[in-house]
Amino acid sequence: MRGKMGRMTTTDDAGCCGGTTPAVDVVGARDLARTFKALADPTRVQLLSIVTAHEGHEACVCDLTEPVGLSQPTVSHHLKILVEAGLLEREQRGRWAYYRAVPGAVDGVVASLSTLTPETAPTGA
Amino acid sequence: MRGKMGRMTTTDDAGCCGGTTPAVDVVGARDLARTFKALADPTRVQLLSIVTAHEGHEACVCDLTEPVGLSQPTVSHHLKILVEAGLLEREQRGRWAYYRAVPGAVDGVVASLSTLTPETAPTGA
DNA sequence: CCCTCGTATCGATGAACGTCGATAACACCC
DNA sequence: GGGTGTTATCGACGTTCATCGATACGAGGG
Repeated sequence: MRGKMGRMTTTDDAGCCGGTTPAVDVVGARDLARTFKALADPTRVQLLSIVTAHEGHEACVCDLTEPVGLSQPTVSHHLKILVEAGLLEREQRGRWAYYRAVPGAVDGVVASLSTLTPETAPTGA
Repeated sequence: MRGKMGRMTTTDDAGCCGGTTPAVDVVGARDLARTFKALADPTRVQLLSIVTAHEGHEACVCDLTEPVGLSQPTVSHHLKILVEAGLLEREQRGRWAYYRAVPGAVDGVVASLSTLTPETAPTGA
C-alpha cells in the first residue's frame, strides 16, 4: 500500500519568472506530507525509536506504555497511525500485539526527502 | 505559545522486558517531530519543492502564490513556518522577499531519520 | 509627498489532532 | 465456562492548525 513515495511527475508550472518544474507535484506533496504527519508527533518518534532499538526490532504495547508516559489507549492510537503510515507493522502473537519496524520504510522517506534538497534536486537553471 | 505539553515521562527507559536504550531521547524526539511538523503539510512540501527547483534555488512570494493556489497571507504563513524550521531562509532584496533552501537542512533531517531505521540503529540484542 | 506594489501581521472560523476514561473485543488459563 | 490479562475502539474535551479577508508595514517611483 505504501508504494508511491518518490514521485517525480513533470507538471508544467512555469509561472511568471523562473519556472522550473518542481520535484513533486500536488499529489506527491500530499502523499509525502501524509508520511511526515505520522512523524510530526514527539510520541510517535519516540515510539518508533523505542521499537527500533528493542530486541529483535519489535515490542509489544506493554513495553511502550511506560517509557512514553501516556495511557494505553493513546499509545495504541499512535501505533495505529504509524502502521497506517507504513512505518510499523503489527503482528498478533498470543495475547500480545508485537510492533515491528518495516525494514525499508524509513529509507523510503529518506529517498523522498532527498528529492527536496538542492544537491539532489534537478538543477533549476 | 509554548504550552504545557511537555510530559516528563520518567527518563529511565529500560522498562520491563527487553529494554534497550532508544536512539533518541524525549528531547530529541520533540525536536525531530518539530521539524517533521513543518513538513507535515502538503502546501509546505510543495513550497519547498518549488523553491528548490527554482532558478538559483530561490523564489519570491509572488512566484509561489500561484502554483499552490492559495492566498498570499497563507503562503507567507507557510513560508514563515519553513523558515522557523530551518529549512528555508529569507532575504529581502528591494521590494521582494526571496526564499532560499538552506543547503544542509534536509541532510540533517535525513541524518536524524537514519537513527530510526533498523539498519543503522544500534542492534537491540 | 503621495501613490503603488509586494509582503507580513492580525483576528476569526472551521477542521483536525492528542489525550483521557470507560468499555468492548480477543486470547489464554483453570 | 468463568476469570484474567492485553489490546483496540468509542465518545468527549481542550488545543492546535490551516485558511481567509482586512489591514499595517516597508520599499520604489512619479
